[in-house]
Amino acid sequence: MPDDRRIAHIDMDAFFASCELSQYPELRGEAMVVAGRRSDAPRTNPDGTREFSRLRDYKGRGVLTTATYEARAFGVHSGMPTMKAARLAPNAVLLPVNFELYRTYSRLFKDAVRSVSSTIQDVGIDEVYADVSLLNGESEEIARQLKSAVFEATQLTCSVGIAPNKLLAKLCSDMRKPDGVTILRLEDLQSTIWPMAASKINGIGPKAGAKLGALGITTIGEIAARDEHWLVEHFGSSYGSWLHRVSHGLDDRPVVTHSEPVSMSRETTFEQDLHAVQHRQELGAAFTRLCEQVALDLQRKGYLARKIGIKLRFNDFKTVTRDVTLAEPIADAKALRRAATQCLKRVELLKSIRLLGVKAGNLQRVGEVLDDKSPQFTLDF
DNA sequence: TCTGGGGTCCTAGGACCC
DNA sequence: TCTGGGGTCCTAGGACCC
Repeated sequence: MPDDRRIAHIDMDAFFASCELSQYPELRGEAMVVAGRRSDAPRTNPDGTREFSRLRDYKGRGVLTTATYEARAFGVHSGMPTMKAARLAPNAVLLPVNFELYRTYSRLFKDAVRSVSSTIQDVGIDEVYADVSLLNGESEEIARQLKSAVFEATQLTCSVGIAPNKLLAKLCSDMRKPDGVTILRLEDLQSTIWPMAASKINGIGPKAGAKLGALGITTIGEIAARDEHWLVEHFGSSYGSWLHRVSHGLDDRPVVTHSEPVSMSRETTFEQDLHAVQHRQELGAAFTRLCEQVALDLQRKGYLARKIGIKLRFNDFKTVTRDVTLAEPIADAKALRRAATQCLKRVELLKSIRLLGVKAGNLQRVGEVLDDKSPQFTLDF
């Protein structure tokens, strides 16, 4: 892969929180978090003013979806248990998630990026990669174009990184948040990338980060200082040589403009843990509902599934999965529940259940159910 | 104060076939 | 009759990402 490529990574700033601020402008400048349920929605008074829930009023087992920069100043961040955040920032405003709103803004954002460069790859709801190799002009100018197109369409800010590949572009977009632009050339690798924490790299999570730390490695440069053999010895041939490559800023993954879904799932964490015997009714009802939701998702998007699976998380947080591959693909709620029940029978239900999930995999598009191996008129002599 | 929900990809063992 | 290697499919679990 030639390294005269130019890849942009565009990342919306505090996306969910920013979408909410566009709905509730009076909250601008206040500490605010998104989490919680519909019951946490703001109430409108007769005089038109609004009353908001506060973090201190929250009771439940959720985690923060996002937090404004003002709330982050109290030490709260997305992924933190909401009850813990409530102790750190009790007066922060609490809003429930509103995915419909975020999807609307997401479409506007992506269309705006597409108006600058048509080669874009979705990475979740609030970020995209764009291949801008073929665009004319300096990278700085392209970054400005992307940002102003996004702002015009959404009134929201984003941060942009432009680099020779996706790995580096992603690292760049994070360097000057919010509302930042960072351009990186390969020769800036040692000065800019090597001092960064290893965990900044996409693919080095908590486990790998801790293992690196135990080996005395905390920065990307310290990974790069080891030779490949050493990394392979400690992390296996695949992950070890991947670590070697990324620490040297190498990444030849293309910008993928289209992909088919691999699975669709629904899961729910109960308000209280449920026991298979004492709470049989509630569990059965939840199970049916999850199957119906997955079936509806399949049907709305036009897919059939040949693999059906379940997921259980017990009160001790241990998680088990079971799945079954069917002879014929399905999208019907009843058939789905039958298959999921088969899976459920293979799990010992002694502990209370915290989470229940249903998943459909091995997907194929409706109408593309071509039987490539059915009538076999093979004659053996 | 325990730890959401929706995904993707990888590994590893066993079955089965050639 | 024994041995072996490769390929594919299935299942379970886990790491990681947004």
